[in-house]
Amino acid sequence: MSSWATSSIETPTLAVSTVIFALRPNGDGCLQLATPLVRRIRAPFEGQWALPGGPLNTDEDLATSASHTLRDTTRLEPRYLEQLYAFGSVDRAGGKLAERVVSIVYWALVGADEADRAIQSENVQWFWADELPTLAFDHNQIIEYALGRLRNKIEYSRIAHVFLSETFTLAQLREVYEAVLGRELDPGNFRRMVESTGTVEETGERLAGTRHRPPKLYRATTITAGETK
Amino acid sequence: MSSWATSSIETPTLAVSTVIFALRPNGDGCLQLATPLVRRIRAPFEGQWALPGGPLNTDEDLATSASHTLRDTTRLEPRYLEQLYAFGSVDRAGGKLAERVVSIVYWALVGADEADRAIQSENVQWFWADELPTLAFDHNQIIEYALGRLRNKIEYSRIAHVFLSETFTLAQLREVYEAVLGRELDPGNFRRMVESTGTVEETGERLAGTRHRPPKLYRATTITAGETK
DNA sequence: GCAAAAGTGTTTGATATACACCCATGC
DNA sequence: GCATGGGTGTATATCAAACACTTTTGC
Repeated sequence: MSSWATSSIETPTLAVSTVIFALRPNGDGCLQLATPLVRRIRAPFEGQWALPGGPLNTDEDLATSASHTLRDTTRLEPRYLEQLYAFGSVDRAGGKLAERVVSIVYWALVGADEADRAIQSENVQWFWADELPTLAFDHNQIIEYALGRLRNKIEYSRIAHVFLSETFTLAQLREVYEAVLGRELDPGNFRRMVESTGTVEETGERLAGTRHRPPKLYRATTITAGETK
Repeated sequence: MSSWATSSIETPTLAVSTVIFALRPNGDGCLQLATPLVRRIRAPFEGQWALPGGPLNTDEDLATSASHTLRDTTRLEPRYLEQLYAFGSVDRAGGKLAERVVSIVYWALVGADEADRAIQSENVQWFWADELPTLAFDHNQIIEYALGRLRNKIEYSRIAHVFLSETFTLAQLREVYEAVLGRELDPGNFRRMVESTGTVEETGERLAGTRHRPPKLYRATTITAGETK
């Protein structure tokens, strides 16, 4: 029988970490997926980069904790936040001597425009998501897993626009898809795909100042109940 | 800054629960999804039915704990086991006085043939997954969520055959799909679908004893690396 | 022969892709 | 005018669903 016993003694420590993604312009002027990491200031893995996170407070919901982590690390608000997975192997904390930690990991998206406002410091820096150094704990695998989830989810949900500001052109939206998926998309087919899903609507305005035909501006349609996923 | 501090005091209790699914013949002779629940023998929710589970031992991996829960509850081995979600709302344990519990929930599938061997008792019973009473905590929502995951996953993965014994006919496999999805499938199209995915292979034998043309027996093909999902 | 399910073939419609082409603006 | 991306149209391939039809067994 399951015992379900005797108060909270001897249960592993519970932490919440967050994989944060933003799109930032790289050297070529293209957008590229970036993620902020923090440098560990204590053992184990002292000095190495790791996911932002911390222990779960007793009075905080899981998502709230992830959200606070995000704000504490980057001063940004998440535009999208979703639970990724709970990682809890006995040996993931490194040495056998180390305390057992179970991490519930969230992943978050922040706007490209806001990401510039994010703080950077000696101990907080942005890395390109596909060019990471060796990180503390199992954090390399966790970010890989989060990347997979993002790439999968962008194909069937309406999360892409959270990288953009309130109004955007279809070319900008396409650039987001291309940066996340890592391949080029046909502009014509992309337009049809987006229009058929009904996730965007025209604002009636156009973007001026380009050196070609001015593109229409769109906004995301408001989500109809039960369609967060 | 994230503090990541000071040992394991004041972190919520961590529990692992498991949603167990099996297919069992109902009154009409059709297969139907069933799940075993345990009766709570202490407050909160004393006397109500709940998911099997228990606190996480310090020396146990998460999936191992789920597996042990399953064996302790039903004496069955899981044919399939996957993490579902971590539930951790501050108020999910009922009263404000209750201790904070974060549950990492797994879902598991067991074979239809084995499910009969599962124990039942005063405090452990099987319920039809779509006719549950009001359960303890947020366990009704959790099972709903697990059902959605199962129904979604059966469409794009090869988990269906775990409900069956080693060899099976395509009609039996189709019956599994129909029971899980809750709708009838075209036998011809189903055959083509299964054959095109390459998840089954012929054994060369046929099932005798039916009162019609004897159907071929199949077995599941062995999984090629990296395709658990 | 007849019933019943196994198994095959064909048609149709929806959807994704490739790609040709026209449109509207800045220069 | 011309370059450049915005935006539209169209042909093709792929795949899922519907359904007619043939096959093989028990009775």
